[in-house]
Amino acid sequence: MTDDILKKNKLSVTDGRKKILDLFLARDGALAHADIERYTGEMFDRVTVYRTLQTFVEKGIIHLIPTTDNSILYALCKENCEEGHHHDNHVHFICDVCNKTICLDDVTIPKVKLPKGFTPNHSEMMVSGICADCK
Amino acid sequence: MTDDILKKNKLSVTDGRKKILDLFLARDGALAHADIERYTGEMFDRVTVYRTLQTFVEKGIIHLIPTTDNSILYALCKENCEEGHHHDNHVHFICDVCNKTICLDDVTIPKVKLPKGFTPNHSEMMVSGICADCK
DNA sequence: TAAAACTTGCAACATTATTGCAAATTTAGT
DNA sequence: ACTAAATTTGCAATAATGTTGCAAGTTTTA
Ligand SMILES: [Mn+2]
Ligand SMILES: [Mn+2]
Ligand SMILES: [Zn+2]
Ligand SMILES: [Zn+2]
Repeated sequence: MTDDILKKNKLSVTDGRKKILDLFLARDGALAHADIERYTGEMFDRVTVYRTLQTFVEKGIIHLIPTTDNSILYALCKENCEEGHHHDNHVHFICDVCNKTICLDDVTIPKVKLPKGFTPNHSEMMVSGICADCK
Repeated sequence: MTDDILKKNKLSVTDGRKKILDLFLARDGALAHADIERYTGEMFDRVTVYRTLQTFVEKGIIHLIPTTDNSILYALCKENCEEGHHHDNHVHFICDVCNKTICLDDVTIPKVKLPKGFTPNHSEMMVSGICADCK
């Protein structure tokens, strides 16, 4: 499974990449760099984790999720993102109770009417509140 | 002007707070911590800038703007935000050309229909593209 | 199987942010 | 205006987070 994804993206199949990709496949929510370090323990160097995440983002395997608290989160791309070009335009939900961040893949970010002169290119939207598990 | 704002918020009127508040009043766009350090030069300690920004956010004088690149931006609250409770629910625009971030105070963040079980509390929305000045 | 290509870990460094505490400043009370 | 109390500031130390070059190790290609 993980091997296929890596091969499909023309990446060498290494222990680090397999393990980190596994983590994403096993989770429904998003992961922070710190989460990955926690789960992989002493298995890999910090730098390897940084570089692996960066590679995955570039390849369109995972996408970045902006947060209100200046931390970076990553989640699997379920849409067909490609090298250097992401298509994720769904809303992200942050639960105030369990603190999980979830991709709402079926909730598309609505278009807004901008003031005269502004041309939109890309949008991000985050909604916080109480998730289905915590309600 | 700045003195009034500070007094209204029950804050001591100090050089640092006046200077930093001035910066925000003179700008239409948002400011990063680094911008403030640049403009104030050697005038104040880094720590003072951090604490001042934090205080302003708590008092509802400025609000945080989330970004896609893991940097923190701040902008003046134009709506009537209060201590510990912000009301800013406008869209933020990031220009891909001049790199300025602007509060679109008149563009309200639209409501989205969430999946069953999700209760919304707060929303954030960022749109990037080309701003009116750069078009 | 060997060479080429790529990935990893290490060490060093850079940047950004937080905390405790004493000195300085501002505010409040007389 | 003067003083005491309250608040804010700067400094130093520490922590957290992220980046880079390079040699050694691993994976891929042929
Ligand atoms: Mn997502
Ligand atoms: Mn704003
Ligand atoms: Zn939850
Ligand atoms: Zn612009």
